[in-house]
Amino acid sequence: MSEKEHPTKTVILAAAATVVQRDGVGRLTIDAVAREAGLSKGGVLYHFASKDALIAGMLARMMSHFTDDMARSVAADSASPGRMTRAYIRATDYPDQADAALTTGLLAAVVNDPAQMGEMRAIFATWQATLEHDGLSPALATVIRLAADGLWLADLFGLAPPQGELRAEVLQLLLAMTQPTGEE
Amino acid sequence: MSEKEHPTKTVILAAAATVVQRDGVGRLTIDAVAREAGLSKGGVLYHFASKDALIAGMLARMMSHFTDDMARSVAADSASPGRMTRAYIRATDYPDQADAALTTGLLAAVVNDPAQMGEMRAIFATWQATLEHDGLSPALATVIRLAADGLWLADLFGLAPPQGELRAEVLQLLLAMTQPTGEE
DNA sequence: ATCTGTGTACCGTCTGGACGGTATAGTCAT
DNA sequence: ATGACTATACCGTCCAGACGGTACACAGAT
Repeated sequence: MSEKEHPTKTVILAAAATVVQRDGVGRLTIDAVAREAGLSKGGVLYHFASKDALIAGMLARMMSHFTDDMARSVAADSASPGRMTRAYIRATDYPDQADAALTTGLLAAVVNDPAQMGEMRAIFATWQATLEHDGLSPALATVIRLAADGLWLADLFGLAPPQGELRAEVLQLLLAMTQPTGEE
Repeated sequence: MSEKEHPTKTVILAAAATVVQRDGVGRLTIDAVAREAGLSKGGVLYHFASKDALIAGMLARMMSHFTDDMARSVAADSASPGRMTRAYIRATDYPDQADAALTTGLLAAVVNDPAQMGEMRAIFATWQATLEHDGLSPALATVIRLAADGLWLADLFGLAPPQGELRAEVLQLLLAMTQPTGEE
């Protein structure tokens, strides 16, 4: 999946994420990304022919990170029912802002290139379908999925994200909910 | 709370929500809002001195709608433990796009005026604190809150939002989780 | 009744700046 | 001599906000 990308492209993508995180999506301009990456505007456009292409790159990067995380978590979890659901919980958990920057691609797409949302929606639909057939009841799996998404949202926007002790308890509870014997 | 606002202001705010919903946040311009509201640009600026003021208005409107919903739900629920949590679940549930338009204020703020996010964060922190003292364990209350937020997010962006039967089951499960005897 | 003034609610135009994108000439390492 | 850029200049478009003006309702004075 992670086919050794051109190193400069990686730098540019990281710079774009930083700009969004620090200055807001509204300030995501090619100029700003170029400054942040230490390149000229022409340099950025050399690697990404347009702003939309840049956003597509951000989205692709975000997706591959997420699926890598999923794959790693799935591999480390042998119990069959709820395996995918647990992996989903772990993959969406980005307590530190640095990693959260990766998810800024979604925001950028929503604002600058809504057309790319179609792809995103399709991917979410796939995950949803996967979790519905993970050995748990579809409703329970969906509740867990939505809670994981909610945590991710809270982190991204800083909307009262649970931290420290409470966060640990929340994650633990979510994981416990994937066990057939629902005990706390 | 709802101090009879100037009717034209209401029209403008509704128009702004429509524009965001239909064309995307990136297309939220004073011109577009003016056209949608059947006014001139100057007319819009007469009522909202700046774009930021417009967004503040959208945010205020969204907040008052939400708190009204909360209050109504709380009043109709006599059982004391989990009362707030249940009200929160019901208040965030906007299956139809029309009402979802109200929440576009948040998006607009994120993109155009991140400074206004501070207020938003404070409000979320208050809700979070309220739910933590609703008679449920803080972790459980938080999980439910996050799931409700996640559902709202899924609706807003169209990210595999559960619908029909599954949605009803999800909502029922969330409400059931607020009952002391955790049975399904 | 009429004149004069005042406040409200707009309309239409304009300006200045930001931004995406293009073009071009040149640099430097391999 | 090709790839990976830098630097500068420029074009067209979009947009926020400022501004001058218009229409109308109402008030008080005469």
